[in-house]
Amino acid sequence: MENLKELLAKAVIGIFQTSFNTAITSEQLTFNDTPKNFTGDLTLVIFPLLKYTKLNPEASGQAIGRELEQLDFVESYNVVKGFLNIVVSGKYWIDFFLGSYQNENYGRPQPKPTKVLIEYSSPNTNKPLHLGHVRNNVLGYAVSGVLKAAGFDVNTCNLVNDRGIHICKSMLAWQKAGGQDTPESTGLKGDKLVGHFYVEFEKILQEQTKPLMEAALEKNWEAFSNTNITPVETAVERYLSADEAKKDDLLDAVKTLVRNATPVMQEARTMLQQWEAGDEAVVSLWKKMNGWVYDGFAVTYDALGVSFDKTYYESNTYLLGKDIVQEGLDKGVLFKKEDGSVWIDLTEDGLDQKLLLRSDGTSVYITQDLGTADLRYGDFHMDRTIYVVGNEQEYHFKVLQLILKKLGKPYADGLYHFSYGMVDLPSGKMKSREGTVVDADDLIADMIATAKESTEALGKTDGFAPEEALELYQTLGLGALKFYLLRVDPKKRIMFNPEESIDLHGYTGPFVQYAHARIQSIIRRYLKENAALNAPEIENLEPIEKELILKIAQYPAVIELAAQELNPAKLVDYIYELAKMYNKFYGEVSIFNDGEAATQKRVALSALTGRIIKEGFGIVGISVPDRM
RNA sequence: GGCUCCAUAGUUCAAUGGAUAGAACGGAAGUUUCCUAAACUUUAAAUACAGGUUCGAUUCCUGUUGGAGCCA
Repeated sequence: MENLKELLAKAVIGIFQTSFNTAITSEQLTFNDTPKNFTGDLTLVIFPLLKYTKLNPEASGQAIGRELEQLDFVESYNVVKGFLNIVVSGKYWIDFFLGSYQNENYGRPQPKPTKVLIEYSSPNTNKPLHLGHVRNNVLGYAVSGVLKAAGFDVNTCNLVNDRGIHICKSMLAWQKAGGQDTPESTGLKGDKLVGHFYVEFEKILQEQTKPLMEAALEKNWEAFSNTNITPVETAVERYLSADEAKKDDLLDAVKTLVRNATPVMQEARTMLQQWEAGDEAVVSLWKKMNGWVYDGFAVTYDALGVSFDKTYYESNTYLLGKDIVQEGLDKGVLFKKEDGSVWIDLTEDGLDQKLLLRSDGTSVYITQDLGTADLRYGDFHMDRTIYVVGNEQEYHFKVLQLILKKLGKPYADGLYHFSYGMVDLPSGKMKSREGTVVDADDLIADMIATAKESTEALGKTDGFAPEEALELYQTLGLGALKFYLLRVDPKKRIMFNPEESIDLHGYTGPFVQYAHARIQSIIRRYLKENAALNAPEIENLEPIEKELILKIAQYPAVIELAAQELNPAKLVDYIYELAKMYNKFYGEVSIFNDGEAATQKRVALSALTGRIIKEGFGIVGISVPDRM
């Protein structure tokens, strides 16, 4: 069935043709949902059309309304200022409902030919996942779900940062601690164990930095006998001679150099070189420790319910991109400086010059990303690539896309940085050094524990089998967490208040889950006395029933909108509103005590609402229970 | 220093340039012989400041103030 707005738009275009002798397009028509305190189902905004009607707003609205009223699905109209409120006939809504109820694909648009690749998650293997990753994963999953629901051909991938100096730090600290600890021997989850040694490395580094720092500030260069002291010396001189205002920054610069001069950092760098040279012992330790991390990540991913069609590893991709740099040099897009380093000049685009290859021929981060982009295009031939990455990397992606464009890559225009905001805590930003990071596993466990506590306090699971109860607590805990993260516009930074996130009342996942459980309860009761849910015969609609149908009717447009704006919050918010409307309906009418016809109608309304809640939440990765 | 983003009830979030700025939590007052009260109903409470564009601005433009991020 054609949707109502299209139907009305067609009619209004016809009216302008015949009454005003003007050709207008549907883009010029603005239809809004009529606000509560006015009479109507849909509102046409008249103001933009005044130049064609050559009448005042009131008269224009009346003129269009009079014609619309002739249509069989329009019951009446009223004009308030420049707004034409249209009341659609009850019969239209009854037919609409029956059609949707019997259409198993209600809300699922036609497949679209566009191929989309979404990269998300992309963790480092030296640290366990934290709240920031949780937002990334939940958003990545939800965005891919929304695009799939809108009919796109979607694949997902993960790019694991499994190499580099940071991994060597964990490996080194593990060796220094005796090289015996394993997840089994310590009872720690693999990623936690490796993360622990990363922290241990930092401790050693700090211990070694402190005396060296003092030596540097006293210009005692003997302590730096085994390194090149010139940079440190320069930095110290600049620090000592600077004005007060700049001292802090310059001291940080000194500290960075001193940290790099410590023996333990030198060891880590040596280890990285050995890894790059394929040293057997180093590579095998690297494989072992990364294996632990992957086992640990798998547990967290599983709890979050996310998965990927393909996983890429930086250890396989970090050397890529150099060919592309050569290609760029040949095409004259890139240039070489005297020291042999390769650059791109982006000053025309309002940016500066960016380094792509160092003078020693090694890559920088963006070089790898160029290579990876090429690799993926070969694998997927996608029209669009969506990178789900935090907004602190906006500059990076701007540069990446510009370079690919200048290189004439066919996929450059399809790159999109899905840039989401940081997660703040009431205490401020999460900082690993200050220990204010919220661990993903702890967070999930807390949510489930709180769900359990509240549920048991209400006695809701009294008759449940233990495993059924456990499943419910997980459904509720994760539902609350995901809803909390998804209800906000992804572009905005989010304030994660632990107490609020765990709330099960109001604008939350469990609120919606509760509505779904009530619906299932209704259906269970109905099926005790009836063989199946049949299409009802509907004579008339109560106002609240019509309101619910109006809400249901918005579903397909919401899916399209959420996909178009890449904003799962639009869908999540809609499903909440639908559940809220259902609760109101549930409170206002009696489903089983108003006669057979009313029961059939209201059970059918409940069932369709339930289907949409389940499907809509499923799209963004939130499951709903049948009982709670 | 340069660039980018943000500012809405006490708090956390909404609002394709459209009507009397919506929710939720928290506050106040109610609803249970009947389908699940994790619910429902009523109520008080907000567009940082100053200009401009427009029939109409929370939304667009300029400046101010305050906050965040990136680049060196």
